[in-house]
Amino acid sequence: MKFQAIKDLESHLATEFGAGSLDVAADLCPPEFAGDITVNCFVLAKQLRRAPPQIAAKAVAFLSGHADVAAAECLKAFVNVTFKPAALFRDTVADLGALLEDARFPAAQRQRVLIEYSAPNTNKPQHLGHVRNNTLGMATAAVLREAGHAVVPVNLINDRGIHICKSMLAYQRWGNGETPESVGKKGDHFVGDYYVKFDAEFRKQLAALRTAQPELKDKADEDLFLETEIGRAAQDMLVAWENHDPTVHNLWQTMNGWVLAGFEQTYARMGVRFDKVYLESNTYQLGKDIIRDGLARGVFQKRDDGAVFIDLEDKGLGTKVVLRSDGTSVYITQDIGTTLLKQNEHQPDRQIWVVGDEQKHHFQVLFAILQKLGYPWASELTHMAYGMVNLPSGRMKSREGTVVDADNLFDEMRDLARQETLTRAGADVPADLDERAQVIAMAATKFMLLKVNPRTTILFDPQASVTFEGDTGPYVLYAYARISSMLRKADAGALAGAVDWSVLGVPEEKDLALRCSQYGTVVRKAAVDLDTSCLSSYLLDLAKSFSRFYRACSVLGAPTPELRRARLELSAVTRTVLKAGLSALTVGTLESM
RNA sequence: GCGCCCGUAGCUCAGUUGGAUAGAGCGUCUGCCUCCGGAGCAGAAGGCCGCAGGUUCAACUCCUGCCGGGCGCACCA
Repeated sequence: MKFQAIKDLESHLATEFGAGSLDVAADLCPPEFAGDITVNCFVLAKQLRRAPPQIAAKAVAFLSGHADVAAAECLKAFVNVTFKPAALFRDTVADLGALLEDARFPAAQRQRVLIEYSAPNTNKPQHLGHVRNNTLGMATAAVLREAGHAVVPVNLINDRGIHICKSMLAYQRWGNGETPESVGKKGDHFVGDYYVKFDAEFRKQLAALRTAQPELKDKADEDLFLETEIGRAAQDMLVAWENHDPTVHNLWQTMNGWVLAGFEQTYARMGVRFDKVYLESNTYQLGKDIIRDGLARGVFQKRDDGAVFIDLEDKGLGTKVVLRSDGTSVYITQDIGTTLLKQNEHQPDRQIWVVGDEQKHHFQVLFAILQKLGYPWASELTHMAYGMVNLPSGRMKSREGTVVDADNLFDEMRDLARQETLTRAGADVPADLDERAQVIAMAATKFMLLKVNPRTTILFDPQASVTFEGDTGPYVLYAYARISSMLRKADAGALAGAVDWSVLGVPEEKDLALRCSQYGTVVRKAAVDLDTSCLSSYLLDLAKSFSRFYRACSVLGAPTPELRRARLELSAVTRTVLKAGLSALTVGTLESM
């Protein structure tokens, strides 16, 4: 939101210095200086090609005479502006519709954005790493939507391959016909147990093999996979699957069904939803025809052994095989195909993949290939890379059982939230206790992941991380619930009639209004940077501003009806902004907590 | 070997088109409930911003080198 006085300053300076259009940024004034906002003339100096003090002098002179300005003073090349209260509130919170609309890009800049995230394997349950992906993906999608884009969230489920066959084979051998229902276990966990069983047996056979043949000692585990009986059997099963063996396909359908039903529950809890879910079993053959076409056009080359590759030396990416010598497709071939499929089905202006940063190189290669193939949209593809989640003990490893399971984490957070709620509730236990606990738990979990920059490697300390105080989701929820509580207590007509903003003006009121007015700028920045952390920090700051205001200014007990009216309105605007911002992070709110 | 990312308070993290005296939370210490919800508020202590150069009126931010950590560089996905 831009202040009228700043808009006027823009045109004044543009005229004075003979510049074209000018963009004057007004930042919040740091607390140690007197002023509401500050204009940095160093930045303007570059736009206007004039000395900063010269610009500052002109700006101070102009602003001092402006009807909205109470005081303007210059320190170094910073012009600190204090507004008359009526103007400050008029240009910040008086027009709630404009405030919210400010988050949206102008119509001409709005795009259709396809975003793929989650992309789980159907051989084991999801852990904290997946939770970070899901959370980032859904929040990024929601932020883009809040910024005015049309968003198509999609999932690509990796439901075939050797890792799927591992759990299938283990189930075939040791399953005894049990089902998730018969043992009362969530489907993805049920299947995951067999994946672990397979691995245990493989390790056993591997050890036996190395004992029997000491010369294999230095070979990597992967290289000996087919040397073990169980590894061989899994590979045979994969071949059988690819040959549409009915028994294998039946088992595969059944077990994938169990896993996907389990994922559904986890997704539902997080609020994850997709417009379209792709299955790799349907897409893994895609891309081959594109390769053949590209081969004919000279984009790709064929080696003596029959393998097809592309030379990306000019982009510093080496060479990449895109079809094996036996003619089958590799991972990147599928990605070429699915990218084209998504492009054709949804016609997005832009595609985004939310995938861990260990695959950065893969996406550089993928995008380079698509560019060489000449697709005009190939320049509008983005890999939104994020860092991993580590534990104090190091990396999470499924094999070593050091993963933080998603469902368990959610359960623990919910139980803690319930306990906290009960402690605070005292005698009267809320009827919707479980629902509250669930919302608080998800707010805490998501905020924990969203408040840090996506590229950062997160350290998750189970002991320290499970908290609802300080910079947390529940803190923001608490501010929201307090405002809701006030609004409930106010009588029905409390928010009716015109607001006289000129009665406000203490620092806490001004700070809160100024903070609210930054909502749009922050959302647009988050959308441009594909970084939700600035929005998370903003909401924490906004909640903090409200808490200070709430402490310093009595709302319902304000000395005059006009003051009470204005403070209630300011609180209501804050509540709406909190709600909008939390919703843009896919975090739910509570009216009471 | 080459490439990318990271190194900021005891801990976890902000600070990214270079701008005022580098911030927040946790933890530690001190205050605040005759007052709208204490999941709160106010305050204190705590920093050679990995190290060394360079560019600039101005560097946590840009450039070079070094040290330390992570991740990549498959006819795996």
